[in-house]
Amino acid sequence: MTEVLRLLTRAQKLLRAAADEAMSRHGVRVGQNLVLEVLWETDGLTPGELAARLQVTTPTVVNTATRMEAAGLLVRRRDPADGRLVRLHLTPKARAAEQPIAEARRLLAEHATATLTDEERRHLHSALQKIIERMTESTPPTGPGDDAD
Amino acid sequence: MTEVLRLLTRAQKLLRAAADEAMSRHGVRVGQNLVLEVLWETDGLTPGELAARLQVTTPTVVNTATRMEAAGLLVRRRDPADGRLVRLHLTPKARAAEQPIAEARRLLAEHATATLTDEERRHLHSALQKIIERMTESTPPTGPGDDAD
DNA sequence: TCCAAATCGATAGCAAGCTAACGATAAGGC
DNA sequence: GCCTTATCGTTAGCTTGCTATCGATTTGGA
Repeated sequence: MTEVLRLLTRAQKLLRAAADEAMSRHGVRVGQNLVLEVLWETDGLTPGELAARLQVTTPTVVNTATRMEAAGLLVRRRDPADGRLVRLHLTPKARAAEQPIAEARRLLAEHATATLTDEERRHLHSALQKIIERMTESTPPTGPGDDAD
Repeated sequence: MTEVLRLLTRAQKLLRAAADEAMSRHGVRVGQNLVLEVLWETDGLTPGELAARLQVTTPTVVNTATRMEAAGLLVRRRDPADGRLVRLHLTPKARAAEQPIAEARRLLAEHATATLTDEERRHLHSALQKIIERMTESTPPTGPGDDAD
């Protein structure tokens, strides 16, 4: 029963490592790739907006943005209308990386699921969605022995 | 096509967060739980052996072991026969946590997959195994545009 | 109008993963 | 029998997550 959790962890770890290696070949780390994906579509978002879309906390985005700024992938601009806001804008360098990185991601996904039939892919997709729905919509059980030491 | 990867990442993240919360209630963090699982079965392993079983690097185990030592969950003992080796031994405190933590893990797995039928669970299991096999036994594609900046 | 409350990004510090480099100990070859 | 080499664990430093807290700015109420 708990075996499925282990497999899920292992698969995700292998995929993340492969993605990081592939992205690194284009000068982008795996976490930064997620930020890029959103900003390619909608440039000039704030860290908070980005965090909400990525389902990650704001500090995570702030730190990633700092590294990406150092790498020349984006710039921070203060919002002229609201001084609390910071807007993240991609540089030409980041835009140039869009096609190759998107392609790398597509190739990885294809490779990882190459031994699955279309039906197996659909089954996997729906099973994962059910788990996600379950975990987001109901609180996991507490269990009887709550001894926090 | 790349959607499956996103779902897999999201599901794993939700499960890991839920596991961390559940384990923390018993004074153990999610990473430490993995070390415990192995040592409950086979006490006195070296960091290297443990890393191999967990499919993690040795420094990861060393750092986790240091935190667990500080938390009073294990002790380091130099191997008398080979001075290079360090053996990790669980404390009574760690042994006392075995039942409740194993139960918490079982409950979490049950909860997460509660909305799946047995057949869906089998499908999920085999699909994940196929992906893992694929990722471990063949090198992912490089892609045409290898511009490392 | 001015001050309290809310909002937002940044910082500090932790967990858990990684690679690279270092130091100590064992083992083997000459 | 010594000295090179291999094998360990550890440390340093990175990425990517998290929570908690701080500082600055805006907003709203009195």
